[in-house]
Amino acid sequence: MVAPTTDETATLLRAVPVFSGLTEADLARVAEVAVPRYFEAGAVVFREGDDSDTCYIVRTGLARAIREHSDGRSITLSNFVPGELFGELAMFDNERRSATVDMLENTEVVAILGGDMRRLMGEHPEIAVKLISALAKRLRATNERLARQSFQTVQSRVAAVLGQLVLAARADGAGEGDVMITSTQADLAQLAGSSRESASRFLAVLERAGIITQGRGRLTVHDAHALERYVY
Amino acid sequence: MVAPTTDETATLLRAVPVFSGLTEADLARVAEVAVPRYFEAGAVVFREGDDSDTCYIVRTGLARAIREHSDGRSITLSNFVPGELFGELAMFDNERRSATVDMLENTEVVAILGGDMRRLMGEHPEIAVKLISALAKRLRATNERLARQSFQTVQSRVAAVLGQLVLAARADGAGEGDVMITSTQADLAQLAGSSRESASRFLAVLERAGIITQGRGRLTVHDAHALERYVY
DNA sequence: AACAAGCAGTGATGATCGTCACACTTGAGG
DNA sequence: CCTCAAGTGTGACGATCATCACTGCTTGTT
Repeated sequence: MVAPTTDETATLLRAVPVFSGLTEADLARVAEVAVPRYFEAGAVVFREGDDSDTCYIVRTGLARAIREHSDGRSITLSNFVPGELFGELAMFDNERRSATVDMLENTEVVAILGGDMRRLMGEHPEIAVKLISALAKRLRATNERLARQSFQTVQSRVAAVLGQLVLAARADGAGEGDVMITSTQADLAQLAGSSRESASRFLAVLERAGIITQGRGRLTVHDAHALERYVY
Repeated sequence: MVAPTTDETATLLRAVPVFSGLTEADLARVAEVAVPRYFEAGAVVFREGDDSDTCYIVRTGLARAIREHSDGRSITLSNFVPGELFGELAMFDNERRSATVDMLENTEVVAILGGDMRRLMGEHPEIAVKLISALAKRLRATNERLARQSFQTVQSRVAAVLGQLVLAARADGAGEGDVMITSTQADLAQLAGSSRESASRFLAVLERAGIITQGRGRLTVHDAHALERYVY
């Protein structure tokens, strides 16, 4: 891994929806205030309750936002793949960090200070509009999640999570056939808001039904369509 | 109830955070595209899955966003009091309505068409910034809610809901002493994501502890601080 | 090769909570 | 004033799930 040049950063930024409306020159200006940073797998970017307002864009790797409970349990709020932005909430409402973000893989990001971002938004209203779209999408997803957590059983939630992961993998270039997902059972359980054991039991059911094959730290979905039968 | 004049509408809009940065003249222009509408208690403004993109501002009364499950259960995502904006998500991501909004009381709103709102945002970037703040706040609240739904017991969630309602009432002018909340047990249960019966049982505990007094369709909180002891 | 650490499978158990059922109360409308 | 719908209180029951407590299986490290 090598620190990117400003040019490389600009190229990355072009792929980020929030900045997609900018001209080359404007993009270059954004790149100037964007600081490349690197985190090892497992590293914590910020913690719930911290008082910072930097936002981050994933370059490579995988980041994750979690909420932890005092008894040690935790749930995953969302994962962030390359091109996605996180940590922007604290920039607009002056509150502390509402979640902890850590890295699931070795991850390169670029960081943009809150002040810089706010200035950019003032100069380029189209950034604000894009940001609204991004927030609207997140809010929808979270409402969806909340409804699931309230109405559906663990089985159904695990199946739904698998379905989402398949969609994400497909959007990311995976083909129509089998889709490999690199998550442990514990990761899946956290996404589904359940315990590792419960998830494990249901995954065994799916495996016996021939819908998935499990491996250590990974899992292959053979029949994504069949998953829907378990979502109700 | 009388249809408001454009002038009255402008006065209302001034109190809405999203429009608070505008000049009198700009506010008047917004008021021109804002259509006053009236809904009876129980009326539905739009339903999950609808394909509309109008947004609404509450003038008087109380609106509520809910998600319904096929088996008849439902949860309340949020309530909207006078001055608050709802229905704006569909304006930015071209998706269908993600929730149903109905009226808990006879409610007056002003409606702004999606196209008008987008145009206004283009002309007045400060609206976009305010909107981002509003969305950020909602997203935070929803994440909070999701964490509660995952980690906490019904007791704890009901207590938390009561706490929130007390805060809202205080912010709305209620004094330091007893706070009256006009919700049925069923309403509270929905906010807490639980069944009416479970909520009822725990409210009885709170009543025996002297922390609240219940009445039909209303409830008085005597000791808001004591509620915290039940949130863990 | 031995070992530790992380991941996965699974039984037993008990707590929580939704559901059903029904009685009781209250208040608004005819 | 009577009715009826809406709101509330409570018991019984069962399903779901988290938790605990293991065992066994990989993988990579010393």
